Amino acid sequence: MDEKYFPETIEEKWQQRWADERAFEAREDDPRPKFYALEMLPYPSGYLHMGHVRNYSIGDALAWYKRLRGFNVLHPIGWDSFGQPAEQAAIKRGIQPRAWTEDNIVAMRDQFKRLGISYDWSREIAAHRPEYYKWDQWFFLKMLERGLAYKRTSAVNWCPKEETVLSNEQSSGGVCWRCGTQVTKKEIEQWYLRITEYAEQLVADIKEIEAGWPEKVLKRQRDWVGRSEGAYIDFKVKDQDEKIRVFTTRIDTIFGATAIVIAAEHPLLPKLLEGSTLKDDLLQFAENIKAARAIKTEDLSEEEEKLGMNTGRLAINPFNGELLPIWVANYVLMDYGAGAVMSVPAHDERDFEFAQKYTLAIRQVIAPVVHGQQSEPVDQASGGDQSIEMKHAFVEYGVLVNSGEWSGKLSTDAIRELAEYAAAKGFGGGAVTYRIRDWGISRQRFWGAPIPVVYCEKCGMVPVPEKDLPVMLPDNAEFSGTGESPLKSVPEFLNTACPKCGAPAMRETDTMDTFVDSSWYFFRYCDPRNDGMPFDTAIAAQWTPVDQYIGGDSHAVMHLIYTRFWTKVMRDLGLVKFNEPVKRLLTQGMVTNRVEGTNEWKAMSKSLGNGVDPDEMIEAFGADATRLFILFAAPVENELRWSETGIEGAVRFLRRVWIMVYKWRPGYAGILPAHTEDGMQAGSLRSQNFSDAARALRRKTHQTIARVTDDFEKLDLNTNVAALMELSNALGEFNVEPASASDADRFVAREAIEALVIMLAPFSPHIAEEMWEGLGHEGGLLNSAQWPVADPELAKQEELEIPVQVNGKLRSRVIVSPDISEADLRELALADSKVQSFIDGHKVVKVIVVPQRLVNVVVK
RNA sequence: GCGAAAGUGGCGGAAUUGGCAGACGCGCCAGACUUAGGAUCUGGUACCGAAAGGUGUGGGGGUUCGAGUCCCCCCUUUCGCACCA
Repeated sequence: MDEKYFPETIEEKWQQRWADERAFEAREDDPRPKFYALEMLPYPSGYLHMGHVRNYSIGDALAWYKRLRGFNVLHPIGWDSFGQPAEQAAIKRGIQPRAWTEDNIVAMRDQFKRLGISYDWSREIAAHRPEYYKWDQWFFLKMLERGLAYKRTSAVNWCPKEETVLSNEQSSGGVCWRCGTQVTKKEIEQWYLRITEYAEQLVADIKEIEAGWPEKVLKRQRDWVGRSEGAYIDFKVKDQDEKIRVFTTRIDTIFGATAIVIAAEHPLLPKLLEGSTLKDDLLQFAENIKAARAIKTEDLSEEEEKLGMNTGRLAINPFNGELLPIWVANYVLMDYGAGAVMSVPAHDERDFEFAQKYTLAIRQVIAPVVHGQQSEPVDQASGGDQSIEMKHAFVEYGVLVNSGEWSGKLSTDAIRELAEYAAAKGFGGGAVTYRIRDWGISRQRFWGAPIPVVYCEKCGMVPVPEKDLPVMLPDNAEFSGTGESPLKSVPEFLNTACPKCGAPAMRETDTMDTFVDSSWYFFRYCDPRNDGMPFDTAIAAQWTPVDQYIGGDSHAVMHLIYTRFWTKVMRDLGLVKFNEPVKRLLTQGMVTNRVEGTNEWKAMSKSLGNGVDPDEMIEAFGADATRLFILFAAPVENELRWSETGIEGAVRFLRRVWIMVYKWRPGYAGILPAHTEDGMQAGSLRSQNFSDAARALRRKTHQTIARVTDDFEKLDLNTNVAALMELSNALGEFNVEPASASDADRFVAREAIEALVIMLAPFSPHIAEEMWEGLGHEGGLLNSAQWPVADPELAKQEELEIPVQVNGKLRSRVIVSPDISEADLRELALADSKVQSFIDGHKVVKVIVVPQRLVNVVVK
C-alpha cells in the first residue's frame, strides 16, 4: 500500500490477482449455503454503457456481500449474442455476424474486467455458439413432441422497417419494441409455442413469488395474461343449423341483450350471409374493417369510431327465446373470447355507444342496490322491455330486474346461477378466458438458432433427430436486407436429406426468437460445458432457483414471462422441481442523460448521442469510484440522471479512507495490536479503559455494521454508502495520533477501519483489497474475510437527547440515560427551564411520554 | 379515457414506518494553507428575522397530544393499458 491512492495501479493489480487465483469461481463441492446472484445478460453491442455499469454494480455489490456473509455464491455472466444488430452490421458493412459478435464480446469482456466485476468467467456462455443453441433446438424438439410447439398460418405483427415478425409482447402498443415503427399485419406461416397452455399457472403461481418481485412487474404480468372469469352462451341462429358462441363476464345481464355482434373475421360470417341480398356489401364491410386494423395508425389515444352492419340474421336468446339481430362490427375482436359478444347496451359502455349510434334497443335489467334492498331502475325507467332514456351504461353490479324468474337476485348470485343453468341446459356454462396469445417464435432471420425441422415431399414436416443436433448456422449467407431469410440463399444449408426416408428435403429457414435463448440461460450457467444435456439436473438443483435477479423493468413482460413459462415446461420435462425460476427480482432504474440541445432526459444511447463511456470514467476516476458513485447517487430502482459532478465526491471519500487506513496501518511504527483470537470482539478490552471518544467511535462502528447489514438485505445501496461515509467521518473525528495512542485507542481504530474496509468491498473492491493487504492480511484475499458482526450492546447509546415539545412544537431537549423511567423523564422535561417558560401561565392538561423518543407537554 | 405510483432545500436524496424534517453527497458561501487553485483542510448552508421567535415536505380540508408518513378533495409529473366483452 502506497502513501497515495492511484486507482489505475491498484485496479490492474487486483484484477490480475483475482484472475490468477480464480477468486470468484463457484464450486459445487463447497459445503456452504448457496446464493445465486444473477444479472440480465447483455447483448454484445460492442460497448458497455452506464446502464450496464449500474446493473452490474448492483449485482456485484450483492455478490460480494453474500460471499463475505459466508455464502457459496454463483455469479455468472454470458452473452445474449443472437439478434438483429449483428445482421444489420452484415447488411450495412459486409461483416459476417459471427465475426462482428465475437469481436464485440472480446471488447466488452475487457470492459467488464476493467470494472472489476466479480464474475465466474469459467462459466461464460454465448447464445450464438453451437454448443449453446444446440439446446435451444433440443428444447424445441421436446416441445414439438409434447404438442407445445406447432405451426400455423396467421396474421402476424410485422415491422415494415426491420422486415421481421414481432411477438405480441414485442409489438405492445402497436409499435415495434425496438425501433418504434408502426406495426402492420401480415399473413405468414409461423412456429408457435403454446404458452397459453400455461396461462393459468402463470397467474396462479404469482403467489409463490409475490413477496420477492416488484408489484408493478407482477401487475403487468397479470394484465398480460389477462385472466377473465365469465361464461359462454351458445345462441342458435334462426333458420340455420348454426350456433354463435359468445363470452361474457356479465351473464347476469343476459335479459338485456338486444343484439349479437360478431367480429369481421368471424368464421361464420359468410354462412350467415348466404342468400342475403346484402352479402357483397357486408363482406366488403368486413374486409374494410380488417384492412383498417392492419394499418391502424399513429394516434392510439383516439378511440376508433364504432362501425357496424346488420347481417339481417337473427339469433335466439336461449334464456327467453327472444330474437336478436346479428351485427358485424369493428369493436369486436376475433382473437379474444369467442369473437362474438352479446350486446347489452344498458350495462356496457361500448354496447351503449354502439346502440345509440345505430338506434338499437337499450333495455335495463340491472338496478342499483340501495341499503341492501332493490331500488327502482335508474333514470326513471319505465320498466318492461321498452327502450329507456339513459345517458350512460350502468356497469356496476346490482340487482336483476326485467329478468324473468331471476328478477330480484343480486348480480353476484345470478352470475353463478345463470351459468349453472346454462350448463345444465347444455347451451353454455362457466368459462375462463385469457388475453395472452401463443408465443410466435419464427423469425425470417439469419442470426438466430435454426428451427430444427425439415420438409420432405413424401413425409411432410420431419423433426431433426436429436443425434443430428445442432443444426448449424452456415458461415456464408448473403444479406440482402429484403426480408427473406438469408438462410434461403445457402443451398448447402437449405438442401438436406429427409431423416425419415432419405429423400431430398428442405430445411426450415426460420430461426428462433432470441427470447428463446434468454429463457433458460441461467440454468446453463450451472453446468455450462455439458454436451449431453442442457444441464445436469442435480447440479442445477444445487444452484437454482435464482436467489436474486437484477435487470431493467423493460423486460417486465417479455423475458420475465417467457422464462417463467420455460421453467414450467422444464419442470414438466423433469429437469427442475420447482415452478418459479426467480425468488427475488430487482428492477433497477434507467441511467439517463440529457439529450443535447433539448430538455429531455433519455436512456443513454449511441443514436441520441447522449452516451457516456464507462472507460472514460474509469480512466478519470477509477472503477471503484465510478461504481461507488453510481450506487450512491440514487436508490437502485429510481431513474438516475447522469451528472459527473457527484463522482468527485466518491473519489474524495475513497481518498480520505485511504489516508486514514495508511495512517493507522501496521508497519507504521507497529501501531495496531496483533490480531487476537476473537478478532474484533476482543472481550477483555470491551468496556474499561476506553475514552469517551473511543467509546463514541465503537458505538458508531457497531451502529454502522448493523445498518449496512440491514440495508443490504433490502438492497438500499445508496443509504448504505451514506452509512459508510458517516463511519469514515467519525473515524476522521477520532482525534488520536497513532504514534501516541493507547492500546484501547488502537484497538478501537482498528475495529472501525477493518469494518469499514470489509464493508466497502462490495462497492469498491479494488481499493478494499489493497487496504486489506495494507492492514497486514497479506496471505489471503478479502474475498475470504468475514463480514463484521454488530454487537447491539456496543451500538447502544449511552445517553439520549430527548426532544421536548409543548403542544407539539419542539421547545427543548433533555439529556438522559437510555433506561430512565417514564416518570423521571416526565419530571425532567417539565423541570426544564425553557419548557417552563412555555408552560408558564397555562395549565398542563396532559404529558405524553414516549420512552426513548420524546416528551410532549399539552397545555391550555 | 382507465389504472398505478410519486410530489421533501439550488440538485441527487435521508427520515428507525405516526414521534427532533432535510442524514449522506453534490453545489454554494466564508476562512486557512498556498506564487497559484477547478487541489487539500476547517466552518457554514431549508426559508423569513438582528434576535426572540415564526414558517416549512405540491394545494386545501380532516383524524391525532403529535402527520412528510394515515383519511377525503384538488393540482402536477411519471409509468402502464388501449374497445379484452
